[in-house]
Amino acid sequence: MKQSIKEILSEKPVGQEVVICGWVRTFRNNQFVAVSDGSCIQTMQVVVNHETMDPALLKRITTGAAVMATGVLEESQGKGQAVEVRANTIEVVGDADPDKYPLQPKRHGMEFLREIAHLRMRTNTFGAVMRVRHNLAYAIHKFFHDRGFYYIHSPIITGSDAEGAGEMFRVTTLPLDNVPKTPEGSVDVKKDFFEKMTNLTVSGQLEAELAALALSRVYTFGPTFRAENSNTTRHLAEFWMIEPEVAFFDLKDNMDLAEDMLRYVIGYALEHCEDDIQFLQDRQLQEEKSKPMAERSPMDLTTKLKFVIDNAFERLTYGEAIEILRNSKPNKKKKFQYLIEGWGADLQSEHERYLVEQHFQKPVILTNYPKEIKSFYMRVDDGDKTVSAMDILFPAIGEIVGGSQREERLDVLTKRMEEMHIPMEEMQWYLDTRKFGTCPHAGFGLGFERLVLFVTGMSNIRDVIPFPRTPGNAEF
RNA sequence: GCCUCCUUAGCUCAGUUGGUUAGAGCGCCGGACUGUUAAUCCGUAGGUCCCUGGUUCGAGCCCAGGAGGGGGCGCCA
Repeated sequence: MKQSIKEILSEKPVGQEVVICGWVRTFRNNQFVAVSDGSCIQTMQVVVNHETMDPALLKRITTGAAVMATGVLEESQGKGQAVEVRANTIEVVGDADPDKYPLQPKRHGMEFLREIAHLRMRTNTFGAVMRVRHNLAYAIHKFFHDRGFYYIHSPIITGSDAEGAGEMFRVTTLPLDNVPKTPEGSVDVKKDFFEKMTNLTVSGQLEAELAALALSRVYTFGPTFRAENSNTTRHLAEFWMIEPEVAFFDLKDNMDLAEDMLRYVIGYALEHCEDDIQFLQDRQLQEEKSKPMAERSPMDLTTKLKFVIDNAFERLTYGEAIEILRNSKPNKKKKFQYLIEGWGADLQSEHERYLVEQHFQKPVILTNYPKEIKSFYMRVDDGDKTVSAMDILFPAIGEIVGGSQREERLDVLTKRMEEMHIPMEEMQWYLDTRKFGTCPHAGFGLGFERLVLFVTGMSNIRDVIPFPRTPGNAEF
């Protein structure tokens, strides 16, 4: 296998011939070709002899062109790099017309790059984001694998429309211009591919619960789809979610697991993506120069990530949070758009941000929410007012994890489903787990892109996934 | 779904109270230089001022509608 630039830079086989394959970033002084192959943030400087090389060939070495260069690795005479390749041969494998190639050796706006998402991974920023994203995904698998969890592949197409997590995308092969109807006039789903109504999954949780009640410790990690018309920097219509589910876990076990996992994967990224994170930190600093002081990040990226690893998350109940908010300055001075009057109020982003960014200044885990504002599958606490739910709130991002201990008691669960109008006939398979060998269990969902957003310091979730899907946009 | 802001050269952005031929930096192209680091220096080219309509002697600028994009809120991960 040919060596990547990352491999060559780590081994530094000075004096040996190497082959560099990649794309031209800059061509300076008719001598120095900075080549990137995306294996790392660094480029390899390929030095060509402009006096002996064919001028027509040199003309074709332009930003974006694919090149293959062979030559001896030498210690660099210049200051910007330790080693460089003195080219014996350089071949332009694929030209990039400089008049038309949209990426220039200069700073571009994120909005512009989003329009050319098919090329934006060739930039330093998106290369770094993609490498960090990969390392976070790998760290998540490693974290669970090392702790005896099994990776469950929950279905993407689901026959259930009661996952309870939001609007769903319909999956059908029926002709839209001539939909078969029943005698009553509704869509005849019996004629559809699966002979029933199907959707893209909004969550693998229910299937993960089935698996947990067989394999004890499981997790899913796959794409999920929400047809919500959400227009924010934190929402995607297609995103990846990690959903661990563990038998015989209670709420505290669940919180411990989530906190350990977040610490582990952030630590993994810090250890394995040092250069990329450093680059992203500088990028963020640059970006924030144009913002007023109050809107800038209080810590630089590395400091922020280390802070999360070194400090325990603040854990408190919903009721305690309400008390803090009720007595807070913005509440008393009526600065909140939604004032907190007392128990039962749904927390808005402004309240979550106050708790995380002002009051505690660290990640916060909120637990035991009123059952009225939470899902049917969450375990009802003693007193019948709250459920064993937990949300982990991160600065700037808000809710990064949502989880709960699940309701394992059949009678309580069916009562809740009735109250919340969940169609029970379709959910018999789910209720079977409560009929046969039910046990306490718990789990949570982690929005992968929100994690990547946090670790990379990017400001829009559309810039941490290669090809974002949002309302009105499914390009590429 | 609601609120708000933006759209001027390939990119990033100026553009005065509505007034002559619409500007800058970078990029591109041409040249010089040849151990550069987003190289530097000199020069050239490059515009449907998002679209449609209106007001006006006159619109990049004002008004209305539309399109595309950003941000905030809601929903949530």
